[in-house]
Amino acid sequence: MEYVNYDNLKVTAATEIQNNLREKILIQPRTCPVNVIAGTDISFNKFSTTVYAGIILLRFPELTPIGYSLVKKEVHFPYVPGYLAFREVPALMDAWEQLPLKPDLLVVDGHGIAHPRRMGVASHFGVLANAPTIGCAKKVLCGQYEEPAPAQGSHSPLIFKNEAVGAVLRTKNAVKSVFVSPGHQMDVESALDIVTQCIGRYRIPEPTRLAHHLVNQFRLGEINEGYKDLS
DNA sequence: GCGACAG
DNA sequence: ATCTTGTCGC
Repeated sequence: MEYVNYDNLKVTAATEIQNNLREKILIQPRTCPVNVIAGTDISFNKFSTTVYAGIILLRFPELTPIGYSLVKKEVHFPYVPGYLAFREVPALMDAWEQLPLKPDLLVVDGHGIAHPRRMGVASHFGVLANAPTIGCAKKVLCGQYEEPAPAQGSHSPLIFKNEAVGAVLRTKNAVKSVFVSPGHQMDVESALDIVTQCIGRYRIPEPTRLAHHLVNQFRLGEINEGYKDLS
């Protein structure tokens, strides 16, 4: 597929890209060891076309930060449910290319295959970066599920069109669940296992939570663009 | 037509 | 997503 800039795409063209990229998604048990895991997120000011993207690297399973990559970019593709990748992936790819070392796996904010066309932002990024990814979202996009039991660690399958596309996970006692789904080079069971191991003290698993904090600091001018080594 | 709708 | 105010609980 030839290079296309997402900024001037119409939704119908974006759908076509998703339908093409979908064939490249690999759903399989994760086999490679995970020593370094990453969290990704985007921050922006309402009504602004500037997005602040970040990828934070954490040692696994300790979850201690070892570095981060920050990039600022202009985006013009609007937010349309089901097309989040067209706003986030370009900036994330820049942040990815800036990393001096690549993580073994990334936890992306948003869904993976738990998507109307099985091409959520985590799958989209995973295919383009050719890296294992997991989608971790705070809200459902599509599919049916039973609410997991109130106890931390409880989970239930997320079903879409008669297929288990992800899992609903209770990360802490009596808090709202999060939605986990494979992005690329991953399956539901592996994704659930990894995210469960990423639970720290808060509702949002550490990779995503720290990435969110990072890009927010970046947007507010508290830290600068570029790669920073923390090890 | 109606309801749902990641960030 | 971001912004804001208020409340609950350790």
